[in-house]
Amino acid sequence: MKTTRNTAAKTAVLEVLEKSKTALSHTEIHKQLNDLCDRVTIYRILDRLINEDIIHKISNLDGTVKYAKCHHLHQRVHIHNHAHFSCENCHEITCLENVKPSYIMPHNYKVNEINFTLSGLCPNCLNSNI
Amino acid sequence: MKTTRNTAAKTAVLEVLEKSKTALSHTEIHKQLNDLCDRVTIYRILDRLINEDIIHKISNLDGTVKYAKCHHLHQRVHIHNHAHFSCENCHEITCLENVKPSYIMPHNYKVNEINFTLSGLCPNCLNSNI
DNA sequence: AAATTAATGCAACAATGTTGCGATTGATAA
DNA sequence: TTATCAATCGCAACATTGTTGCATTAATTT
Repeated sequence: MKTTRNTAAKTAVLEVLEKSKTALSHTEIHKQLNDLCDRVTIYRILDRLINEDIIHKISNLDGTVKYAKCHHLHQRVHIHNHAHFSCENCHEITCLENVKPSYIMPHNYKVNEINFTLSGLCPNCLNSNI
Repeated sequence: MKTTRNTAAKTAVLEVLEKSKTALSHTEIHKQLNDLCDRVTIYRILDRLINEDIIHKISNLDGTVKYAKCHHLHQRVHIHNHAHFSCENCHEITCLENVKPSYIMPHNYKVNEINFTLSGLCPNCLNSNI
């Protein structure tokens, strides 16, 4: 089994995601890192972090892809099956850690993973009534 | 207000989507149309059909984007807020017209649209136990 | 410190989606 | 039916996003 290494770039990517309250796209991470490393490197780091179950990938309704490190309090395992909120105004994506949908499936389907994204207006944008 | 026209290409795209039991990507539609029209035209037709509320766009967990015309029986309005199932084996996306999640939102969010995608194994692939 | 190999940078490529513009064609009125 | 006019189309060019191969660099182990 391949071992994974803690490189400067990986630490930096993780730190950026950790500091951010919202999910970030590859491009946004790249900009924040300010040419610390190559574009390709970031893609590979994100892949690794996903494999290691440290971050997760969110694909938005509009086709954009974002990454987030969820902030679970006192939880050992990183759970992906929570909801995400995508603001139509500011385009920020936030994890709604406590929103979990309940649903009834037809027979003969095996569900492994769920992706539940809600879009509309986030509290910030709702208040500044656009 | 702009009026919309029924062109040969638009009719063909809609027919392809209507016949398909699963959601299709731009590329899949393009192939099925067999160079009836340009790649760009299909993008524009899909945009129009979405605006006209005839089809809808589904973005998958893996980042792929698909389009579907849902088959609502005896329903006047096209409702997008149902679930989609994405098979990890055959990669087909189907609409689960009757699966609607229930959930509780925190205050101060205004939800306009929801996207609920489940992934795992569809009945076909589950039976042929891979 | 040396060895091992994961990770990186670079270049090149592939896939997907967008834009501008002149040509075409569907819908409407004459 | 024909003329009109804007919606739509095709083409070319471009932008963005993501992938791959390979030589080089650097993190970890001994």
